[in-house]
Amino acid sequence: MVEDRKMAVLRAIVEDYVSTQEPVGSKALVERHRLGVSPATVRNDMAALEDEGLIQQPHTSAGRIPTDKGYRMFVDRLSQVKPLSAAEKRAITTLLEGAVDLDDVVQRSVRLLSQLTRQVAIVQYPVLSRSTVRHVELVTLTSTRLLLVLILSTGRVEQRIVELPQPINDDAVAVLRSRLNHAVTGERLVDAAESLAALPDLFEHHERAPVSLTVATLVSAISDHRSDERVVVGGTANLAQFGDGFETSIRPLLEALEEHVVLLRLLGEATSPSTLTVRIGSEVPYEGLGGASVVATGYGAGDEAFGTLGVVGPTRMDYPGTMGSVRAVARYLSKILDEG
Amino acid sequence: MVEDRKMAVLRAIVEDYVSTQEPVGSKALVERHRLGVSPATVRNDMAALEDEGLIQQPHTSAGRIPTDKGYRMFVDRLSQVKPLSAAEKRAITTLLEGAVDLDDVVQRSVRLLSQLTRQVAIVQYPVLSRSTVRHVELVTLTSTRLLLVLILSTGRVEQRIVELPQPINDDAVAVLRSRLNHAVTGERLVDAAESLAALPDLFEHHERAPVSLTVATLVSAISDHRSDERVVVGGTANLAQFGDGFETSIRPLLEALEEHVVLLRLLGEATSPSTLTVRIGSEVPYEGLGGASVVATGYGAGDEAFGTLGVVGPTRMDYPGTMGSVRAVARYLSKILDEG
DNA sequence: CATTGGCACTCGGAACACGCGAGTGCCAGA
DNA sequence: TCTGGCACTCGCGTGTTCCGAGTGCCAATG
Repeated sequence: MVEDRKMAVLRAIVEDYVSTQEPVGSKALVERHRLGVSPATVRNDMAALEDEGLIQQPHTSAGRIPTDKGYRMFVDRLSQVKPLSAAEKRAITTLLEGAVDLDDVVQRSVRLLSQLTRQVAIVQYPVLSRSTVRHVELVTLTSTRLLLVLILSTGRVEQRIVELPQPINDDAVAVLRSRLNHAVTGERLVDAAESLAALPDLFEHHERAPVSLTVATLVSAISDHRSDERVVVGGTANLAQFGDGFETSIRPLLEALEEHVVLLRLLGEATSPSTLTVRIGSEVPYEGLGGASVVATGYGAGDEAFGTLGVVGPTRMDYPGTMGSVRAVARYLSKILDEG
Repeated sequence: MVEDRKMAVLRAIVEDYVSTQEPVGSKALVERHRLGVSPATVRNDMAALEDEGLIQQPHTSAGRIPTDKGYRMFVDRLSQVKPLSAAEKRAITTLLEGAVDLDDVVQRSVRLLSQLTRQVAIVQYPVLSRSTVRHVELVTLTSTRLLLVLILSTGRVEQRIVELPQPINDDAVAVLRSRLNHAVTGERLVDAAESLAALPDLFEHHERAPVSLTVATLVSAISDHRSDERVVVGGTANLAQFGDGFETSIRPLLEALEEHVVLLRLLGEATSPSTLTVRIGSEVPYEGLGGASVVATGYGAGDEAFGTLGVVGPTRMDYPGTMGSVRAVARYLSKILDEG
């Protein structure tokens, strides 16, 4: 089939261009790949591919390079996710298992992902809407100041100072502490706020002021936490791949990488762990990132996402390999978090 | 005095070169600065300055640029720290006062510093050896598992799980909690470990196992915390200033910026808040950062440093302005932390 | 009708030459 | 000690040439 050969040519062009970073011509193509046809034939196919908008020439009398649409075709139909080597898998497990706490896990994941892909890696902190409250602690600092500490099942800790309008004694604090814990311990964050709503009613009228205040603070800590969408970036030195001018492509990228809001948008809305999102060039939902692609996926237990992670790299990236690495890191990270 | 004029010429060269980023010649110099002498005279002075190794020509028939030694002279003797404008001061206070917790304070400081200096900013998290223990909390999770929460005066919280060899009842936990707090509340971290050493002796022999275990965990949490030298980096987009090739200067910089150990070395050992360290070009204690300078200072209460912060930029930076910004941010940060 | 070899054509980029001008060093004179 | 003058030096931008990779088209072929 002639259609089949055309696709083989496209695949060859993508692979060659990705590895050499130079426009690829018909002659070089038949030499490096065993296509079994002559350069002239390949030229005809290339002309057809160009008509379809899958490849283009940077200028006349140069070889062809894939367009975004060409990469899209390649990713969708011409390639498959490349599994990692045994050595890489071993590296992942040993590295991730050495982590001591949540921060460390995230940190190591970023480093790992950037090293595996040789690209800029982005990992979102686990979003904790699914996690549960492990404990609430109240500490009397002074008679009108309480320290509220919220401890979550994922191991994160949130703390707030509560300034009271009037002094409170230790017994009252003890009662409040116990009722707070009774209300929310074991609850999922999403439900905890509800459970707290009725709590002030359990108290005498004159005691309600400090109670309401504390409850309000706790609720705000919980909701802050739910929307705490921190991300960590690593491997920025790999931006070197964007060989062209600094101002034109690297500066906006560095700027974007410091804007966590932008990064979250890049990673996409809580992707399910089972799907791998690839956005190529102009498909990336952020102007100023022309020439960049994003490969992202979710991680988490089962079908529910804790968060997302991925990499940003030039459109001319090794998609099969990158996709393999992203998927692998997401899986191992899910496993670690599930156990932890 | 002819020496005075030579120094004036050096100052003028540094200032011009910093603002234009181009080698500065004798003619341009007398035009832009009112030196009151002719270009020829300036040329003689320049020749002398070059003999002394303070300036150099990139190539014959080009203007002069300062050497590292020249910048050093400029910083030490020809310039003074530039105070911030009222608007900048206002920006600092409003921005920093909006912070909600420690993470946020550090985050905002980095952003602030990079915006003020238009350079890469680095802020070390407060090192807590100076800080004191505000409270220790013990929470019974199960009869053989305790959650230990350590709350510090700087607002950081450390937590550990303690697995006990045998069950413990709530009364015993209460006693332990109270004794732990009695021993360490208000203590500085450096001293807390000592104070804990004698604690198991207060208990009956058969109770000592859980006590020792808890104490050991607490001590490890404290010492972990003391060595927790996290740093945060911001404003990497300002690397654009290093105009020359990516591979030659920006890549090693980006790599260094991800190596927190290197950064800590760059910032220098816990500088006192009252001194401002400037390392210029080859003085920077890290190879591969040729062409970079570091301006750093400590922050903290009184003379005792909580940590350090600073910026990294090209040797051709505006030293007076940068020094002013670094010093100002350090002061405001100290104030915020002192109050909090 | 798909494939192939041949051939003229295009054009980007490396190599080279050239001239301008900024900047210097030196020297003699004030 | 400072200044004006003057010859000299290069770096850099511009213009020109030339080479070769790569193309498109066409006629020939199985």
